[in-house]
Amino acid sequence: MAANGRSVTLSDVAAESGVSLATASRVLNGSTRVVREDLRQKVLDAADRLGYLPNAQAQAVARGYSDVTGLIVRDIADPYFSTIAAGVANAARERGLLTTMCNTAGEPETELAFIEKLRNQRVRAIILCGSRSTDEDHERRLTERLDTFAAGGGRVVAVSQPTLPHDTVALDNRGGARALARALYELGYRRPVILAGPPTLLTSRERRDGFLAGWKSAGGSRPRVFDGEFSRDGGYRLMSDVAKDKVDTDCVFAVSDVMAVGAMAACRDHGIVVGDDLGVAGFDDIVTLRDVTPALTTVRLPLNEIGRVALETALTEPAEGPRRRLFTGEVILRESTPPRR
Amino acid sequence: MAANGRSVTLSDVAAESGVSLATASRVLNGSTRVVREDLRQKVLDAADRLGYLPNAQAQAVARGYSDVTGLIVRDIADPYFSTIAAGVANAARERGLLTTMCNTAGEPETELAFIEKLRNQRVRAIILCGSRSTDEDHERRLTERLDTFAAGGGRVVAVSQPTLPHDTVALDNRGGARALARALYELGYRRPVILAGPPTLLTSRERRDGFLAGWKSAGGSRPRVFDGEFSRDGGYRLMSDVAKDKVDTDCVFAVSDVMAVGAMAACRDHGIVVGDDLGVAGFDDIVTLRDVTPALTTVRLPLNEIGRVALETALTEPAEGPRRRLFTGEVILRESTPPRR
DNA sequence: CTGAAAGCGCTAACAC
DNA sequence: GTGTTAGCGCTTTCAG
Repeated sequence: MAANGRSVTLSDVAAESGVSLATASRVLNGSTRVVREDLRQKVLDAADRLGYLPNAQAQAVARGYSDVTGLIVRDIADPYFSTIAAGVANAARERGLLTTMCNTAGEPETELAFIEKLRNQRVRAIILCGSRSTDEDHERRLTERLDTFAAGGGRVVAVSQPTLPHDTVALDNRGGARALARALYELGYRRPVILAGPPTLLTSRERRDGFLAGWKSAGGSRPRVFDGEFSRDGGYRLMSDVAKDKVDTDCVFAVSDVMAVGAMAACRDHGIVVGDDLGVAGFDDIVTLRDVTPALTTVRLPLNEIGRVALETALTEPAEGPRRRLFTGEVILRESTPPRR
Repeated sequence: MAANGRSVTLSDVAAESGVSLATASRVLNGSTRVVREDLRQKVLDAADRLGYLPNAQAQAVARGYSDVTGLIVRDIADPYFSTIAAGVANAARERGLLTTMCNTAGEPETELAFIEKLRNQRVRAIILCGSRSTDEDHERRLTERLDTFAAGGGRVVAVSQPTLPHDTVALDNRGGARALARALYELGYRRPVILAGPPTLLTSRERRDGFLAGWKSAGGSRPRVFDGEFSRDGGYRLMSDVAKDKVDTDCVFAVSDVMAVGAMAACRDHGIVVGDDLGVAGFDDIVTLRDVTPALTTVRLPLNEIGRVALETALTEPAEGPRRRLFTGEVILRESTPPRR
């Protein structure tokens, strides 16, 4: 059982079972070639006795491809990403792939560095999960690296906006926000305020713009928009500002559930009763946040499924041009936005 | 720029720059040997011109070790695990390591299979994150595989109970629960009920037992224990049972925040006002759950830090015997358990 | 069906 | 300093 440091190699198995390296390789690692039954057994026995375990790295070098796929996310601790990651990881496991997780912490440089690393590893595919930005320079450099990776035979799938020339699992942020706006209008709300993330973040922009468009089409007048951080604390701060400035509003749309929860906390701290005094809505329908009170109105995105589809897309044959798969959101009305009389 | 499929290799760079393979290797991949400046430049230029990127797999084969580490968790979508994972991933990145994420979905067989896969990959270390269980058979097989991995020079760190003969980042579940019990007693609660996970789950058991011990030492009479699933829905169902059975209680300790949130939802559905009618406490202090209302009393565990320390431990020189690092929890009293008059 | 041998891309002695 | 060469562990022609 490999008591010493050096681990058991294929030659060890070949020697032990008295066959050639080639034969041992054929029986142990699914080759199409058929090996006579008795030799086959011998090899299997020897492998078992010695505790042989193939060296995946060496196999990858020899074969020219690996069974690893890379997943790049901004923050795995954020439920949005961790839910998608779960979808990716489970789908990968079912297909016998390993998933390398890269946490960029939102730093563009780190993102680029990770792509490089994954390229080093010769991963089969890279799943890039996270909003595209309006930073043209970064997007260009990103595209460059991804292209090189793809040119080398790697597959790329983006989960976000279809701005990259690669397969994309796109989320209909705009449409979801538009529907939400109309639903709120129908409920009787008339003076909404939008709590958005930084304008450079495409996801936030799309949701904001979708809401504006929906609101307009419903007949409302243009809502005020507050820009801040795309996080719980960002939502808290923006809502505090709204409260302190005594902004005249009857409902708040935070562009993510996480921000919405921050906003609700700010409401509590300012004596505003969510539901009664003010409607609050979010986006994503994060599972862990379904139990906040009052229950949050939101737009549901099938995040787990999205992760799974991203991985599956990465594994299917590359198409002529980039593929686009669109996931639309479903408006979920809950107690945080009761009908307004 | 590697327009064709085959990617640029070190020999290509050597040829292009007119030096030997060895020299190219020396300048491109941090060797201690020094190369004359002009050659150095030539190689660097050629590498850049060709778009050379070292093949990490080949390097790993030649060097005998890789820059990858494996992280095994039960469910990356669970905030408990994703927070630890973030700590691991960030620490790994800072050290130039890649993290392979393995999601077991709670299946023991899958866990074993992943260890095998990570061994295949010759990862430097395996971080096993998740409660040990009382399933002796599984624990034995697990130990066996981990031992083999360690015997081959791999490092193992467990984040959980120190039941494995490897380095362990242990969490003081018992102590935290004990302190929580005493704190609740001090607040005036007298008839607690425990909502626990399956008895086979060590984490749940320790928290339950710790609470029982703390309660006893405080002078209370033995609380009733309800066993169920270690999840949000498990908490919901157990609390529903408690409500339906009209169990005589003034506070509930759910062995995790996630379960506690489920329990709070059940309370709402049964017209029980958390705080006023019933105290509720959890464990973990999950960040995303800090904004539930009423704010949840809990025991804070520095999950992100725990992940970071686990990775760092994996990277330090192996010690003579297994190391133990203990993280204690801090009782955080919030509105879900107001003082009982 | 089997085995010898030539790679895969890279590192590390070892000589010069 | 630099180059030659023998590996690392495995796959896959190519003869037989």
